[in-house]
Amino acid sequence: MLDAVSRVRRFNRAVTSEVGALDNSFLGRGRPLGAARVLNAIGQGRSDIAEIRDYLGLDSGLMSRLLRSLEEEGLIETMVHADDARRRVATLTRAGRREFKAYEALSNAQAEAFLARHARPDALLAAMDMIGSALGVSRATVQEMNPTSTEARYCLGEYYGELARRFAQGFDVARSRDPDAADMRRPRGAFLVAISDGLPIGCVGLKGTDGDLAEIKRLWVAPSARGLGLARRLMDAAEGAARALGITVLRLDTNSALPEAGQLYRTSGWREIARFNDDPYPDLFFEKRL
Amino acid sequence: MLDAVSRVRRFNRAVTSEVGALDNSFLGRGRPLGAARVLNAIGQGRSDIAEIRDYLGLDSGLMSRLLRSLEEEGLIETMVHADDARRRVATLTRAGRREFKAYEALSNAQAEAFLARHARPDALLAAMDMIGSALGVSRATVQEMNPTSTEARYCLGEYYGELARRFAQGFDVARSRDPDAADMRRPRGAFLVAISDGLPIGCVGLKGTDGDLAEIKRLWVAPSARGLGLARRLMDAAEGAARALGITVLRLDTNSALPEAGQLYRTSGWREIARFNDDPYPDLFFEKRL
DNA sequence: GCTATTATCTGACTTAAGTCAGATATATGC
DNA sequence: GCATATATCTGACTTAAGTCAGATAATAGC
Repeated sequence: MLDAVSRVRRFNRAVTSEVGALDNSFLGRGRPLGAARVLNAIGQGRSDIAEIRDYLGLDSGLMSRLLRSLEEEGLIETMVHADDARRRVATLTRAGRREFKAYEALSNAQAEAFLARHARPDALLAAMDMIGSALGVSRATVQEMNPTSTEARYCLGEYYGELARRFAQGFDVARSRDPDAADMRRPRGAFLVAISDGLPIGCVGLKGTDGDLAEIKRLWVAPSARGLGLARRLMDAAEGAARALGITVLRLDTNSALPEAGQLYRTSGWREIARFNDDPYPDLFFEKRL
Repeated sequence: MLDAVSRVRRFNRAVTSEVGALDNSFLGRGRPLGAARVLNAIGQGRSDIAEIRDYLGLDSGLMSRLLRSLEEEGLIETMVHADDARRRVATLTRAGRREFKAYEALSNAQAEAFLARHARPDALLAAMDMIGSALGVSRATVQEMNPTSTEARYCLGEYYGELARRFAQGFDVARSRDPDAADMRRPRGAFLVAISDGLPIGCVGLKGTDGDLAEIKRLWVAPSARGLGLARRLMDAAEGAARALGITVLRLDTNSALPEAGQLYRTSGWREIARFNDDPYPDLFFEKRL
């Protein structure tokens, strides 16, 4: 009753009875679940029929009929794939986009009602993030994004907030050598964000120079996603991006108040070097040759 | 993308894709979901057909057919209700109990596999408890239990552990006036445990004396369930039990290192009184006349 | 005792979901 | 060019789930 297995099963019971109600956004618009799921998959940007079929785990016959019913409703259009005439791609019509938005609104309303129903939404959300990350890191994608995008700015804001909490003397971005966004964009550099089920949960910046040297900056992983190997994945992705840009030497600075970071660098081929800048915050400096 | 609603929706996506796999313990034994759910409801101790029908939200015709199919399989027996000959009650046969256990084993195995699949099981479990409580407190039941039961001992263990962490000088049960279990059992007293989806999440003891005076002891609420009004529900239940036992005066001692407890007592009709024992841990004393 | 209500059961439906065996057209490897 | 593989579609099924209108028997209110 009190062991880990019972606790998981209790979570299941609690969640299925609520999430059942939470996740019935596919209902309520007079359309069978299957058709609604296909419509939403297309609305989320999936267009390749075979990919949707695979994603939703549908039989090809069933899929075909669901597509016909959505076409008859005037919500989607299908056409042959540009590269392979056996395949088909589907897109939403204007009416389809309207219907997809209605489903989105329904989902949002249900999520809002759920939060309103429960006390302590902050603590609840933190726990939900934690679980979302634990279940989602394996599905998380690391993608290159503009350092000025909403997602990137969200990550950076969280990163600065955390430094302010962890450094004894606080942290003020203005006093640090804040990299120019242009240096973390192609062709000079890159900015990578880890996205799990739509939520940014980590980032890393590659700040290029004029030469074949670049600096790793702003490595951050959301508290809810720590210990799951995401930092290493981000660093690997950053190295890959550096190689693609023809960079041969990587450098980074960090602080001994962030021991988990130092540990990561030491175990992934970085070696400590002498101070190479006069930024007041870092006290540890690393280099890696690619 | 980063607001509360998105976070809830992300949780949903993460959980439904995993819990879908987590919660398919009703499958895999060659029996349709409906029949498996009815069998499990009976296995969990529900016997009244109308109650099961209500619990599972089934049509009476459908329910009737599901019962017939389980009877034909030899897993259940039905008979008329002792008090009302229109109603029927169902019980598992020997084969039914075996089949129910097989479902339980499947559920346990899936929960175990789930934990094994994920890093940081401790943090994950803590978050799951938190969500389980947030979703489950409203469904939690407060029931009288033997203070030596597994559930009660679990609560008390957690309670002592917490005192040890929160008191500057630590906490040693042996030095405190540990109530005799017999004083917290009928007819002298009572011990109440709050159970949410099978997990004990709070407790309170009513320690009786020979007279019409009793003491409230061991009020504890699991960290994952705090801030949801459970302590007040436990106290109300304890008062109810005291009244039922003919008790007219309640007392309790607490410590100013537990400010949330003092706050609760002050706002629910208790008044501070002078020290009434020489226990080394408490420094605040309250009384309430019923 | 009579009427209305309730719990269960049965038969006759509908709908959604899914399976399976081809048919058709296209792509790939040699 | 030809055999093989692949993507989609169609028709003919099955199964599960659920709905609805009575039938039957028992209970409750008066």
